[in-house]
Amino acid sequence: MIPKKTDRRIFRTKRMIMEAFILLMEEKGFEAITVSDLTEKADINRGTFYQHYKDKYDLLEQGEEEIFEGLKKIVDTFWHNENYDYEEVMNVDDLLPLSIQLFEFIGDNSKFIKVLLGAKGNSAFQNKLKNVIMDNLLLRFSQFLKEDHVIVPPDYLLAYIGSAHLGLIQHWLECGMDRSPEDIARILSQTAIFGPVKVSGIQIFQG
Amino acid sequence: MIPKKTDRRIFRTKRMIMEAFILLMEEKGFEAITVSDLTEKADINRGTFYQHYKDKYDLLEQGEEEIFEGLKKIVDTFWHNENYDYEEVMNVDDLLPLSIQLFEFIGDNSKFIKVLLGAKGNSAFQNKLKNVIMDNLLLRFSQFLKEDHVIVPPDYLLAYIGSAHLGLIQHWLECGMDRSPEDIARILSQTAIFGPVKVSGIQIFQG
DNA sequence: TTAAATAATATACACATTGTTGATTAACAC
DNA sequence: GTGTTAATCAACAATGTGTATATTATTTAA
Repeated sequence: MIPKKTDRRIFRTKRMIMEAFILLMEEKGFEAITVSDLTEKADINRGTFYQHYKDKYDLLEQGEEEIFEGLKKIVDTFWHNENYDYEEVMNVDDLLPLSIQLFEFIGDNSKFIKVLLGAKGNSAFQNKLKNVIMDNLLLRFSQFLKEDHVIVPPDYLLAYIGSAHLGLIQHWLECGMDRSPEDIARILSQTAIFGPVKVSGIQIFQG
Repeated sequence: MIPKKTDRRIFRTKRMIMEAFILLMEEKGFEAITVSDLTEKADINRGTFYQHYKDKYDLLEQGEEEIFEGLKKIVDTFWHNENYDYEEVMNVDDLLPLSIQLFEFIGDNSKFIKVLLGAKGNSAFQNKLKNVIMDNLLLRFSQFLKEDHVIVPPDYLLAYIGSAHLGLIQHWLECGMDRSPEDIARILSQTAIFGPVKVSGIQIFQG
């Protein structure tokens, strides 16, 4: 996907711009960042920025693209290697390896993803990520929906789960990744299966 | 909270600015909006804008404040009028009236909230709203947590539920509020109690 | 109805940032 | 080593910002 950039100067420049971008995102958030801010902090000429990016939005998009391509690659590889014959039922634990791989990738790119998902982040990125999650859930689970057992509308359920997953990732990054990818994956599957109330240990009358 | 603004001109100006703001949020998102855009679309002099707002961020904050004050008022009033003696257990359905009232308020202010929660929205607002939800959940449910029954870390569970609620509101607004506040409240409580998997009707092996 | 108060306007200002250009210098790949 | 090209520097018009002042129009309250 990334054409061979033989020239080291380009790597160096782009890396320095990205580092400045992450620092400035933490400081003031995307909106407040100016190209002058970026080139000043990256210690490069302002004109150089425009040789690589159309504007700051282009910079953001190129960074996002790398993340989504990385996620897609993991998902595709996983399902390509899976030969399960899912019919009427499936075992949720079979998906744990995929979840773990995805959280490892997120951890590897945590600096960039964290600022985009943070309070001063970019809601377009959050939306895209949520949509990616929802698309994958829909693709893998829609076949198991038994219409006569559905209690809540599927689109609302999808929005519920997708947002919950996104929120968990946000919290994990916000906490400095204080748990292992395995723990996070387990939390998600347990909550999905047993439900928020039960996993909380709360005793509640069900009306 | 809002001091008496006797002069009709101020009301008129502020209303026109807010209408322009909502339109421009849909068009280009908060970041791309300029004060010149706002005053042009609102058909007022640019200098007039600065008599009411420090800058576009101030405009956003004043709008947000009204929303959060409205939500807080509903919550406070509800608990002030409640005399339940919650001890070891509680009935989730008792909270439905509160949820319904909150969704009605959100519906009444849907134009403004929708653009802030949308794809071109403001992630700071989304974060604030999520935190309000989480604070209220924590305040009302932490007493029912039985430590030895907790399966997932409370902070992660809170992030999970808070994000899920936010996501459901986003989806509801995105769908043009195609369901009643009662429906939305019921979806939330059902999913919390039975869990995403069970309410979906999906048949799954629990590993 | 009128007079005082004040909101809104028109206009101008210095300043910052943008995106582009052309000429020059420096680093790179082969 | 040499040709290629990335990075620098300086200058440019264009756009938006935030402020100030004088003037006009609207509103409130007497």
